[in-house]
Amino acid sequence: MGRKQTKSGKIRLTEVAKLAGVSPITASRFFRNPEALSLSKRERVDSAVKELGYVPNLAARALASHRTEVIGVVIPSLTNNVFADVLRGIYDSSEGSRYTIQLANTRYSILQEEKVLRLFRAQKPAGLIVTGINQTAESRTILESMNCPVTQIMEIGDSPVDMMVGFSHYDAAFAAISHILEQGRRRIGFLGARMDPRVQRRFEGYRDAMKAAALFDPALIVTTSVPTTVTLGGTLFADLLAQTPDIDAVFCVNDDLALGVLFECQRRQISVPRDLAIVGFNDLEFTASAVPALSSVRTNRYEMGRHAVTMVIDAIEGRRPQEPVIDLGFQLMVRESSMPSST
Amino acid sequence: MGRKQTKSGKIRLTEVAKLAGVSPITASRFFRNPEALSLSKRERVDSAVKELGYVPNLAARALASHRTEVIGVVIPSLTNNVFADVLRGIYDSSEGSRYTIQLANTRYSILQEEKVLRLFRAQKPAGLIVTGINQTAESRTILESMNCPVTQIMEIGDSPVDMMVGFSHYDAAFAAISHILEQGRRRIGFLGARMDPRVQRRFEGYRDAMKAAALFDPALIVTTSVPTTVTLGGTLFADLLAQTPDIDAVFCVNDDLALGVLFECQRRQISVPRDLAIVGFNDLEFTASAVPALSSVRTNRYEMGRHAVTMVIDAIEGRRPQEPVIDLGFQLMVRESSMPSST
DNA sequence: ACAATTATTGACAGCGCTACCATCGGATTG
DNA sequence: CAATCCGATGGTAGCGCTGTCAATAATTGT
Repeated sequence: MGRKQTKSGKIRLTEVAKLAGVSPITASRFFRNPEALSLSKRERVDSAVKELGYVPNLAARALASHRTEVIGVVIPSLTNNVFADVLRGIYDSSEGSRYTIQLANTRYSILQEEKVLRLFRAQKPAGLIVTGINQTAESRTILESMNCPVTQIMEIGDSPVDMMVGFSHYDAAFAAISHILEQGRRRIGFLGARMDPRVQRRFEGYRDAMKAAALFDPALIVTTSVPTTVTLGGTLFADLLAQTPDIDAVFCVNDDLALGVLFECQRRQISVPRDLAIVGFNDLEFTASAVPALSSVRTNRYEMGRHAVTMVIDAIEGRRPQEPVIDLGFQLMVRESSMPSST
Repeated sequence: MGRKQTKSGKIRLTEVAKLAGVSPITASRFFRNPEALSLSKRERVDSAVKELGYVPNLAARALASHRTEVIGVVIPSLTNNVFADVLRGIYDSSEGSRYTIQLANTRYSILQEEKVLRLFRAQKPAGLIVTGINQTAESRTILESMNCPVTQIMEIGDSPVDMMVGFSHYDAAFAAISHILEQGRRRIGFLGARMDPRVQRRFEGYRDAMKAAALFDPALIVTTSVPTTVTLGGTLFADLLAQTPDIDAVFCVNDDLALGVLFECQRRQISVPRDLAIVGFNDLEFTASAVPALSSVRTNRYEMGRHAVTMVIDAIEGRRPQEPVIDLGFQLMVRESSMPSST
């Protein structure tokens, strides 16, 4: 004999079907494809569901249909503010849809990324959102074999696995440096921490902009693989000053570093922007109220999250986008820290 | 006839069992309770699993066992840095375990909380982690009916649904105010934004500390229900100054507000700490490198996340903790912004 | 009016796993 | 040496749902 009888109180699809006077399969269709039902049956099933308080058993559904309603999201960090905004967009967009978000954190490790992708593959997600375009060959193979829509976020590039939404970190950094150059600054330092692929691209934008102006000088560059903190911004800036005392501007790969630089300037009585211009990246909220307000590059992170989910869901449901790659661009937010000094 | 034959490549538990020369049920036990197998069979199943690259079908497992291996996590915000740290702890601890984290965001709405709890109930999670102790009666009923371990995080209180890990926001704020009073400050302002229950408790700590010193004055208080930003800190501080110009200290319910106050002071040439002491809350990383460094109350958020997961998993697996309520405490981080002025 | 097409509906089997119980051999006991 | 117990293993019958295809009803075209 099998197991204990089903608890009498449990409501299954069969009960709903019975109450509605239809077959179980028709009741099932009510959830998956309501348009296929005649209006009368649809109403009967609907009220039966409500009357019984029926809740579908997702495990049974997944087992029978070989599908899940899970969208996997792979991000490199939970601490980085940047991803908080993206995630907010992702969760906001997924709410109200039938899909559930499953989050995985790689901590900036591509091996960890392979591992979580393998895990996701085993669970047959309905769709996937992954960060960046620098997957290992192995990861790419997994992604391509997944047989579900995939959106790469945060940046854009030439060979999407499937879809992409992001912006060009290279262009953004190039634009930031061009702006600083326009202010007449010539010795523009570069401060970078945790040089992940996107930060690397910002560096390339910096490098090329400086080279184009014939102002590139390795002595202007200080980077580290250590994760970003505000304090680190101060430290790196101190290193830069020791190495190259005649700098007149600093481009920081993110706003936390920029804030650290600002604090270090306050500590050393370096006047910003008179003695030093500062430009950050991401346009976190605090940049606007710092003293002086910090220039930064605004990136549309919340929208990125929203777009990513929308694209994936649309693709799952057969509405493939015309254009698989969306460039959300960036805006240079010029504030006091990189404007002509009023003094 | 039923459906298409199983894809020949698909590896099920049956295949593993066959290769290992055992019954499927024994192979199943290999995963759920390996100690129950004899050493020889255990090894045979183990190598069969590896040889075939078998991956369990979680949906089938959930359907057959009426259990999932999901731990639901309910938090009020994804943007708030505080939760980023907690989440990091949660994800770090869950990694390597068999459990999967399912995140839900309530955006500080108790109705949204009810909704996500109802959703979770339908999925029969193995355990649950929820933020705070101010659930609605309905939410509490759901939690109690869930029949799985529940840990409330972020604060502690008298009547846990099940388990708790957090600290007393009241005590923390009381201690912060006591410290400021010890510095000889008498007119201590209170700045609060998004007055969620925990922030409310911090207010009560402030209020009682001030009353105990016979220094409580409603004119010292400025609060708003708007979400916290650094900019808002400056705005609220401006309001406070307008309302009560003779303040000599400000307690901010979080570090973002405190940073905003600091910037506003820089803007108005108010010397910190000489003219004004500032104390924040949470001890975010930047407080230590601000100029002057900001005093704050350190809370052990990462550990909170780790503990919460550990407690839930232990309880799921029958190892109930002796003490269901863990107080992680707090540390007052006294820095320049609230020390005697050196000037 | 009748065949051909299209919308609705239902029957059946089975997705891959585990709960429940039965079994079986060997160790322990008196 | 029989009675008892225990640990290891297997057989059976589903868990609750949906894919496939067939059957029926409604609609259309000529």
